[in-house]
Amino acid sequence: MEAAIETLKREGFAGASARAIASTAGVNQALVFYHFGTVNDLLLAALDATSERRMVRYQEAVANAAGPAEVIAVARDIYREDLDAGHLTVLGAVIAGASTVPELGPALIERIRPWIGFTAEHLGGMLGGSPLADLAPAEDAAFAIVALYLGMELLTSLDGDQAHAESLFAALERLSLPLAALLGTPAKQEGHPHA
Amino acid sequence: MEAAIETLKREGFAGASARAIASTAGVNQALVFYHFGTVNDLLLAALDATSERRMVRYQEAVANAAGPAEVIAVARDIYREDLDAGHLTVLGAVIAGASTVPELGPALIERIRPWIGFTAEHLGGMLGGSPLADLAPAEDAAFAIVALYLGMELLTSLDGDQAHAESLFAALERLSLPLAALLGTPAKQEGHPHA
DNA sequence: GTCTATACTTGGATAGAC
DNA sequence: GTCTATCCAAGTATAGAC
Repeated sequence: MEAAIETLKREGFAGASARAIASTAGVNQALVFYHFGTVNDLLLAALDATSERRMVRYQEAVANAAGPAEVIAVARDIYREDLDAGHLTVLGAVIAGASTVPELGPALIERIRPWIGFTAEHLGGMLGGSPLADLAPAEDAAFAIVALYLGMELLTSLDGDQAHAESLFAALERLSLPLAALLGTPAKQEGHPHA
Repeated sequence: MEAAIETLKREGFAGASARAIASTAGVNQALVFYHFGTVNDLLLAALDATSERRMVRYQEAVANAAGPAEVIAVARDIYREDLDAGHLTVLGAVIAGASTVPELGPALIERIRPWIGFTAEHLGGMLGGSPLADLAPAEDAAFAIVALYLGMELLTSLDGDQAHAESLFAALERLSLPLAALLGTPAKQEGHPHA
């Protein structure tokens, strides 16, 4: 599984053949099928492994962040970490691969769902009773954020250029202060307590 | 090229082989190589064709929209149109494919750049002298929007489920009113005219 | 320009020895 | 569990007839 991650990062989905992965691992190609049945299953197992590691990391990082400014800083740091660790690369590669191997689709949405859930949960906590909560449900915002992360990773992987992403995070940091003000003040709540 | 678009929409990148495309077109497989040299070049040509059509459509649609609310409505309508026309599908498929065929990467960024430029241009017009313009440059926002579109398309294509995207657009429409207020009122400009 | 035929390559997958 | 050997399918690409 480590070799699969390594190969996905280095060669992308197309390069992640049973032969290539086995060669990275220094073992024989047939072992892939002995242990995992198919290459796709190995790829999904590898994705699960890195996802789990990253989820733990995300949770501890977000737990220590209070308010939009810190959360955005955490998001940026973690995005960088993800790129280094190759987690986003692996995810992007497999999602990209899913467009070429449709069987992967359903397996992948199951693996992305927790990330949307995780994001929605923390957004929900932040938006709390703020006026934004009614306008923009946490689930929608979470979907958008996950889609944004994914789109950024794919665009960034096309050129090697990370300037766009960094510049975007810088802009978000600048936005975090007025945003904090907006969230901090529950603002003219007209007090209509709907369920 | 029509057959290539059709095949990409129906079968994804993996299914878009010279054989499959030729079969869709009702011609012989060898013609792909006679006319386009390689399959990738055909795919890029097809992408160019649909991109050009869509760009014309985007421009005329956005030209008639004034203010955030209308622009968001236009964005939603056009997103739906794109899904129908398959333009986003084709783009998503080829981008996904690029992760498996690295030679496509540079060719693709050249083809995406105009879309970021187009988006930035119109955002620039809208943000104008608003207080947001300093905090969030149009280029960053444009990059984010394009990434978001792409990510949405890829996530949506994993399941067949468009509910997320529709729900997100609905939320954005609700947000467009306060946003319009924010943009309309140049707001407490402390009047520090920096270059 | 379009076809048939075919060479070549790569990768998934299995059988069977060890 | 790991290896060698091998089969088979699918795809790119080219040669050459028409």
